[in-house]
Amino acid sequence: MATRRKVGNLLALAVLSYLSQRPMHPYELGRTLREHDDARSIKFNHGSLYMVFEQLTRAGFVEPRETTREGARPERTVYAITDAGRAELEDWLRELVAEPRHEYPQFVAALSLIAALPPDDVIALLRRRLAGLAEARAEAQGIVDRTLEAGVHPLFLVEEEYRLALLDAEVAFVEGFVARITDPDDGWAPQWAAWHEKEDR
Amino acid sequence: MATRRKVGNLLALAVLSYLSQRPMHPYELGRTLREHDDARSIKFNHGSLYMVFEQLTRAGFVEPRETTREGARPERTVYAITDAGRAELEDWLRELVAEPRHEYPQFVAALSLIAALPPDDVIALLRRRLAGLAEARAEAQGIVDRTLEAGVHPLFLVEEEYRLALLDAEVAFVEGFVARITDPDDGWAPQWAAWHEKEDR
DNA sequence: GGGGTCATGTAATAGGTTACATGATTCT
DNA sequence: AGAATCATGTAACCTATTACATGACCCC
Repeated sequence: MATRRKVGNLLALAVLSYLSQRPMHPYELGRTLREHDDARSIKFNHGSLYMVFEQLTRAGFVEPRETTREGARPERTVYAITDAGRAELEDWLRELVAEPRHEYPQFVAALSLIAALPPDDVIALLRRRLAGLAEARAEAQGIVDRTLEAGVHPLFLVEEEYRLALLDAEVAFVEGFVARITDPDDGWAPQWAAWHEKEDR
Repeated sequence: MATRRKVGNLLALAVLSYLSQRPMHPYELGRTLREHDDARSIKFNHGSLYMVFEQLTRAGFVEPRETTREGARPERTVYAITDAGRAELEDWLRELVAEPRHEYPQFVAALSLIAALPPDDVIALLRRRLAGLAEARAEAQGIVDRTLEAGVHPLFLVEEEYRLALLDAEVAFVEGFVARITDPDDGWAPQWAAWHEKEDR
């Protein structure tokens, strides 16, 4: 899985992508990344950045160009992408678009073990979740709106639109789940609660 | 983030959950986990399992009970959950259910950089993705159907139902995305392609 | 002019994955 | 009887995250 690609961290993908436009030094790249809100899509962490540059260098996908120094600031090493790096970027991106990967969201893990909690508690927790989802949705929507107003083409917002689509699907699912627990005719709550009383003894 | 909980790996959550039913030794727990298809919901990896037991022991959430040996097989150490472990299990599960977490799916990363590929290619790649999503959906549906037929209560399949809901949402999103690119009136393809010709020079 | 925060990077530590090891059982 | 697979665990290696360091600039 991580063995196929010489560098597996998705942050490296962003680095290759930015370097394909112009050479940069790591700190600058990190700043640009955050300014573009890309840190919402790709986990970014200052320390990891330097690691990724090192790995990419070892793999031959980028190479250090010049090392400058302004005044007494630490040295900045500027890196440029190589031909191999461009090839890797393209190949990797294509794969990520074309092939869905099995992933492990935290909520899936929680759901797989949720029977361990009593049903009444679960209902309350799910309602809290719905509130949190509404917040996340509003935040994403706000980013979309503001960015569009600034005149950016919607193509550069598809990832945020995708997130919105998933959030909406999750809201619908959670609402349906609550309904199946609480249905007055054949809801799951009674049987579920019964299991618990047995276990807790 | 991983600093709040003394043990952050979700595999530890599954371990606590299983041990709350009866003491087990790591290998047995791993086997049980895989038999229950829980490895679809929580990343499982033989090597990590022993690490997690060690971490849980250090944190005081589990404790070694007995070390037995059958014939000349390696020793097996049986672990039991502690009271602190039960508390952690419950608190953690509640948190995971109630609070949505910002995550970083690979496809989001790809979408955020997708403008780097030419639009015609993207359309073809997205169609390939749709095929892959259909496969994943069929697999999940198959698991649901077979498990229900075996008489298991649907509560123990919610995580798979959730996955199905997300897969459906993703399919709808990707179809919509393809449509927005290819729309004969005001599709994005022409402008997108134009950027590319400029860049590739 | 002292206290934050920016700019830039290195080092220490912890976490996770892969590879290795080895006797037992089962299959052919 | 040799090959494959199961059972069980340890060790080596990479990756990633946190903490540390240090001069410059800006604010009040």
